[in-house]
Amino acid sequence: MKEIKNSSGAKVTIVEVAKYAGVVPSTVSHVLNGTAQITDETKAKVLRAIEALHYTPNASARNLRQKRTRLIGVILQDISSEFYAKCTASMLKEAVKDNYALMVMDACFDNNNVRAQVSALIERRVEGIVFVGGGNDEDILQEIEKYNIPVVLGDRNDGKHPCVEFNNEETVYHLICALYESGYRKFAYAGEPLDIQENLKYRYQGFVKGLDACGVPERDRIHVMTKDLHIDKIDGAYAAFMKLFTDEKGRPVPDVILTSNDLIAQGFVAAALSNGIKVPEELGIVGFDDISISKFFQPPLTTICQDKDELGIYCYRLLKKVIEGNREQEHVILKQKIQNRKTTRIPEDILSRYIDKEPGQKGQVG
Amino acid sequence: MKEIKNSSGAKVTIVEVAKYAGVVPSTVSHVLNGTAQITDETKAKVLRAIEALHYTPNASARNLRQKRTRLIGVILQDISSEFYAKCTASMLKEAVKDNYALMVMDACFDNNNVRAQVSALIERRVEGIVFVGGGNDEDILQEIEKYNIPVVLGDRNDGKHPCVEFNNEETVYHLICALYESGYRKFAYAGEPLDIQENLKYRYQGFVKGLDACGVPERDRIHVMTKDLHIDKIDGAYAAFMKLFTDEKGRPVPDVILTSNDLIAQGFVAAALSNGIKVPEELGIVGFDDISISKFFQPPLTTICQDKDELGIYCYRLLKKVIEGNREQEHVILKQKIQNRKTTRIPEDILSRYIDKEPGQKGQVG
DNA sequence: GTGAAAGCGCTAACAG
DNA sequence: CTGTTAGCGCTTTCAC
Repeated sequence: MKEIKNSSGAKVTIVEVAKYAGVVPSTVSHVLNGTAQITDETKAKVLRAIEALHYTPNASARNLRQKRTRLIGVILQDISSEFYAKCTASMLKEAVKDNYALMVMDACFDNNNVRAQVSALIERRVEGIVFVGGGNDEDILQEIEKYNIPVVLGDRNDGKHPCVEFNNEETVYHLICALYESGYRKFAYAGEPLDIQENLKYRYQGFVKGLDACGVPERDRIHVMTKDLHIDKIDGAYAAFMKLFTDEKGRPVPDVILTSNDLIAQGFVAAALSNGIKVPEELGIVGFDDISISKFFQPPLTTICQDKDELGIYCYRLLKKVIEGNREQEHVILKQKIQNRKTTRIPEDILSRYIDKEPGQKGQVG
Repeated sequence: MKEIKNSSGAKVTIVEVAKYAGVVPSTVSHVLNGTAQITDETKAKVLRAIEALHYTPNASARNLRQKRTRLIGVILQDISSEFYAKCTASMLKEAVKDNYALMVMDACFDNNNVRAQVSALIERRVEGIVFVGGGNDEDILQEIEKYNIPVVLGDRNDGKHPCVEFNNEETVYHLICALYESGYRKFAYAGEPLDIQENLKYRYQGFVKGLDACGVPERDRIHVMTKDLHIDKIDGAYAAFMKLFTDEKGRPVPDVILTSNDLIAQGFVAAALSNGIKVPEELGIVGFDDISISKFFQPPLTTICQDKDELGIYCYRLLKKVIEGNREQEHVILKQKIQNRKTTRIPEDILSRYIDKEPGQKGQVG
């Protein structure tokens, strides 16, 4: 850092403040930290000196001495997507209340980045790390164990760390049942490769479990997991749709497609419509996330809503709890909600049979 | 921070590493920093010790000593919106290449937050601060001057700091001309209050300048700047549309509405369509930003495209340059591009007369 | 209530 | 090429 100086060019540390105020450095420290009772008079002198000299404490020095940084690391997969962005926003808002700062890092779905980012965070002595999304990184998480740094997992669950997750499997299971009962018979699942995100596995499990429960034969199950749907989601989906889901006549093969992401769903819808396939009459499409434009999309997108703010808030609070010594394993489950809109035809009464009517309900499992 | 210890419970500093390796601390420091020539043999010993003890250097101690933090502060207005999120993503990606870390703060369009965030950044001795968006904060920027901390402004220009901005006024001016020539006669501008963001002023200036140039009379100019369009943009816009822009019969008053944001535009489009107003036949609507779903919106949204990645990259690079000593005032202008889609009717040949055909061209002004 | 002094972990001179 | 030493700015005993 450029050395911080006051207008007259002298560097200003706690020592100069003390001199200026006619006290000793530790007194300044005490008024700064409220760590001893100081006369109002002395306090005033010190405050005046701080003001006059534009003194700002040096966090590095303080951290070094106190062995605390009030820094929390956040590693997420793609900050440019609304899901992570909103989650980040709410963590930032929450952390500032406790005077914690966040160091946010974007892994871009690449665990090599994560490795480097974790090192950087440890060097800076973060007091804890939140991972939002991701997967396939047992080695990294294990490495962090060695440093005794608290970890919280968001939107995933490895069975080993405190975490905040959504009830993916259950929701998708219910959705499949509702779709089946609404008359859908041929089901497709479309998304990124499952190993990119831990939660994708649970969603897919719900998909399969639902189909099994409804007795859907293997020949009426399609699943597409491809990197094409990972990068450039909406464009990639638009481009890939016809090849993946229509027959030689350009007619849709499945009755309904479940996607792992609203953008993919929207790409599919746009591609279907522009190829003369009617949505939802000829093909149902379901998104995931319920990002803010999905309800204004034409037709409004049927999708699974996850509360991104809540995710962020709970991740932060849980980590804070762990940092502050509550080391018991904790597990927060946030409920998703099916937004039954116009890219599918599911009668409300059928849906309501499967869906818990309370939105945003939380479960706590010790 | 929790003190970092190795598995056997001893804290591990450079001193333990040195002992373990049978060298002296400064040697370890040298191999760590490449600041002296060390025998391969010694180096190997040190590296082995580091590995064995899980040593991670303490950034606070290093920062304190070196008077450098390799930390850059970023203050932006709303990280949950795609514009800022993408910009942040590209800054993060760029900074990591130079081994800088970013401390990102979300001001939520509130300068009181900015004040607190600036203090926090200064305490942590960031080497520079990027402000993306915002305005009305001369006092804050001036305060930062006192601390001698480099500042770069993104998507705005106060005439005093190095900055990266878009050619807002010019683009909007050209757009108005093209709209007029395409037959539009009654113009509306809709957005947040101008003082929330510096760039809004330039856009509005372009709006007025264009109308003046085309000889549009005052009675055919509508402008709505309201906080209603600021919070909950898309929902707020949807809710407010009929009241703001239609007459007692529910018919649109303006021929075309320019908005300050794609979400507002999409809210308007959705509201218009659901009230039986045809877009673009009866009403043209133009967005701003060209967020990723806008081209898949129905009808695809005519909007002004700003390259958010470039904004982030240039902000970071410019700040880096200033940090590294190049203190000359620099000013990067990024060109916007009009995406002529289906919520307006502008013949391509008319548009092309006004628009520089090279997209993403950069201007550098000394 | 206030002051003196030690030391957090590291780096940078400088001497050897 | 390696070792000794001082000190970055702050907090925190511990005396007074």
